[in-house]
Order: sequence, then structure tokens, then C-alpha cells
Amino acid sequence: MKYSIDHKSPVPLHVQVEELLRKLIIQDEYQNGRVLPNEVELAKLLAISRTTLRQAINKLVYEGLLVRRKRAGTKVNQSTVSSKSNNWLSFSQEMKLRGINIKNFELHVTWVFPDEMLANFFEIKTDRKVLKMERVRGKNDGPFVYFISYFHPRIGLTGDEDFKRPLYELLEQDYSTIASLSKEEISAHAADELIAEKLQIKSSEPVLFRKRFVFDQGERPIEYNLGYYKADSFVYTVESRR
Amino acid sequence: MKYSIDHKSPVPLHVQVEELLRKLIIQDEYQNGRVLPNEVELAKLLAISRTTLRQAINKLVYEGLLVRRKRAGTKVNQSTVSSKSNNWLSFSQEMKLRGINIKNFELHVTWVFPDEMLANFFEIKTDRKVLKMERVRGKNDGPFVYFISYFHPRIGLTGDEDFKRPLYELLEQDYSTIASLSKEEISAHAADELIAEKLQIKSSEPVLFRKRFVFDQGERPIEYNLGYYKADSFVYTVESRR
DNA sequence: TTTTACAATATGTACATACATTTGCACAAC
DNA sequence: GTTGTGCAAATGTATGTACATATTGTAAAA
Repeated sequence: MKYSIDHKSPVPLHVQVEELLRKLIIQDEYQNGRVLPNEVELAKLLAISRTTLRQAINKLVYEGLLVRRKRAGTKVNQSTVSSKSNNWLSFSQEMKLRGINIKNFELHVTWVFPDEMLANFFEIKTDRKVLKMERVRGKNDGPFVYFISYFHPRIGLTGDEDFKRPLYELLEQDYSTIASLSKEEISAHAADELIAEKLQIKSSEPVLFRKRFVFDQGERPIEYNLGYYKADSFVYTVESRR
Repeated sequence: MKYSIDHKSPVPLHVQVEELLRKLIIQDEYQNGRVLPNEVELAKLLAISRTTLRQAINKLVYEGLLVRRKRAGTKVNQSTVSSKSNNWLSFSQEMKLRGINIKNFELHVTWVFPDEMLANFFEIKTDRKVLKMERVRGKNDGPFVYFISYFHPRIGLTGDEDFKRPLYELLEQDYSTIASLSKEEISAHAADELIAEKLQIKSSEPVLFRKRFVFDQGERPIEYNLGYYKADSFVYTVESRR
């Protein structure tokens, strides 16, 4: 295993270490239950201070990936790993898997100025245009989801891409942008006029609303996605262990 | 405000500071959006080192209670109630963390015969009674969730337990039943008569519906839980990596 | 054989310190 | 006015050090 940390890299040491450990854990270098070398040793091995190492470990502990116990050492909590590192399919891939034939009812791409919040998330100025994609998708019997996506200008999308291809495949293959972390917020709302029209329901009818923040491997923001799902047409499933 | 930290207390300084900050935030000493004193000042004020202070702040940042930005300072982010999929806190614990005072509007316990589906999940016969708990909980300004829970008879609950205690703590400490895996399904619905009445909303208003299947360490079923959340009062957050 | 006591070990707590980086703001130059 | 430029203020990164505390394993005592 390559315990290589670049002291001259602009990316902080503790981040490098965090990534390294995460990789080792996921790639089963340190499988379930395995304890890693003690802090003093590991710090020496990586040629960093114990403080910095602890900083990295702390984050993984917060995430539940590692468990620390005095005298017993720091060990991998593999149960959480499996449930986290799996299922990451684009919408169309997921639907295909479930045997549902997806129809695009609407697909609209424009360039817009981000609002305060979006600019903040993308870490750009509000006068820098971003690509906005709206789409309404569903089955033969009608639409059931209305998506709005914003893409970070860094990616280099022109707006002329073939958005009928699975999105994350497109980003990965043509723009070497790999979606690797997503933070989602799910809630229920009453549909407003716009949503109701898009989903062909009455306004004030319930919708499942999903906000999705997508990051690349360096935890840099790449997409902000809003999804409005017709009630009863979509169930979100989560599996978690402790 | 009492900025008092006990340097002789056996409870670690950074924990004391964390608690103090949490309290100040919750009691609106530092309301939403307010920035707190800069780290160097605050450390001096509390008579602790900046390192220790940062340790405390870090935890609150991780929890999402605080947001740090260079030059702009550290500010309070008292957003809507949320639930993290991983770190497994009971409802009351989670609310306590957020500084929300939970009120029980209704708490009702009975023994019932399980329906087909439940019997199937619990792997028992339909003539074996199970404990059913219903509760309506919320804040001072009204209820925002209606829970229905069914517990596996194996656990040994009598129905006379103090259900005001955090549930998973009760199961663990008094019945050595450890909830360790949960599978959840989240969707949006329109409230029916019953739900509307419990949540004090109009029927057909949107609710977030969460089904939860809980298992113990041996992956044996222990609880089946239904939760109806008033729209906009609850946001479910999920973080996933690939 | 079981219990007790102790030492070794790994993490936990806490401090002081130094320099880097980002960014908000003010003021000067255009 | 707008643009640039630089200072200052805040967090971010990183190290070295010292001692505390919990727990495991082992050896001695009962």
C-alpha cells in the first residue's frame, strides 16, 4: 500500500490523510473490524504530526466509518461502509433497473445567473452564469417528476450535450467529472402553480421534494438539483446501520 | 450571559464549551444568523486555548448548527429540523440536540392483533398480540408528527414502561434489545381524516410519510414504525458516497 | 483456581505557537 | 463610476509537547 502523502501539495495534509484512509477502508485494505496502526506509529509512518492525523481520523469517526476505543485502538466500522458506498445510479439507470420505461415530457436548457444561495454553494460570484436544466419525466400515463438542475461552470458543459444519456455517465465520460458525494434533503410540500402544471396535478396537492447537493471527488460542488415528485409515485428508501 | 467554564471539573473543557455554545444558541443568545465573537477573542474570554475552542466549535459545525467562513466569522445556522440517516438518535434526543422542546400531545398504548403484513414482518402468527404505541408529538405551537409503533413480543415490553424516556435507550438498557439496522421508506401523501385530526391540519394537506423497519443486531425484527410529519416541519437528510 | 494489583499501551485532553489563506473593506488610480 | 491594490481580520493548517485516563494483559496474591 502506498502511504504517500505529498507535503508540498496545496491540498491540506489532513484532507489527504482522510482521503487515503477512506480509500484504504473502502478498498478493504483495512477490512471490517481491522484495527489500524496506533496514532503515534501511523503519524510517524506518514511523516505528519499526531495532531494532524487525529484531525483526519476525527472526521471519519464523525461519519461513523471508524470507531476509537482507548487502549483497544481505532478500528473500522465496516457495516456503515457497505450501506454508504453503494447505490448511486442516475434516475434513468435506476428506472431501467426497476423495469420502468421513462419518457421525457419536457427538456429545457438555459444559462442563468445564480441566486445568492446557489452562488454560495458553487462558491462563485452571482454574475457568473450557470447552466440550468429543467426536465419533466414520467411514464406513459403521465409525468411524475419535475427536475431542475444547475451545473457548476467549472465542468465545462455547453448546453448542447445529449441529455438523454444517463447524466452521471455523460459527466464522467465526456467531462471527467466524477460525482462522488451527495447530500440530500427530502421533505413534503404542497405543489404551487408551476409544479402543479408541470406534473399535471392540481395546485396544493402534495409532492415529495428532494434537494440534492452533488460533489466531486475533491468535495467540490458540481450540481444542485431540485426534484418534485408526484405523491405516491415515488418512494425513497434508506438503509442504515449503527 | 454566564461565560463560566470550570477548569477543575472532570468533564473535559471542550465538552463544557460545546454545551455552553449550544445553550447560548438555543436560548437565542446568538440567534439565527448572528456571528459569534472571533475565535481568538472567545478563547481569551473563556480562558481556554484556541485549539480547545476549535475542538468544540468543530463538533457543532459538523452537526450543522454552526457555519464557518473565513474573514466573515462563525455564524449560527438554526435551520429546519433534520434527521441524519446514519447517526441514529431517537426522536427526542435529536430534538434535544436541536434545542427544540418536545411536547407529547398524545400517548396511547394498546395490545392488538397484527395484520397479515405485520405478522409476516415479525415472523409470528396473527393471533399473537403485539404492543402498539401511538403518539402525537410537537412543539409548543402544535403537533407536527404522528407516530405509530408496533413492537415485537420477543422484546418483553409490558406496556407500562415510561415511554417518555428516549425509546432506543429504554430498549437497550432495560430489555437489552439493541436497534442496529433500519430500513426506511419515505414518501409524500395527502393527509386522510385521521392524520389530519392528529396533526391539526386540514385533510388532503400534504404530509411526509415514513415507514421504518427496525432490526436488532441479529437482524431480527423488533419494531415497525409509521410516522406522519406535517409538511415543512421536517426535512430528512441523507448523505451518500460512492 | 480466582481474584487483585499493577504496568504498559493506546486514545483523550489541553496548551502555546507560527504561519497560510481567504475575503471584506477602504482607499487610490484610472 | 469602476477597477485595482493592499491591509487587516478572520478562519485554516500544522507542529511539538505534556500529562490524563481508560483498558487490556499479565503477574502476583489469595
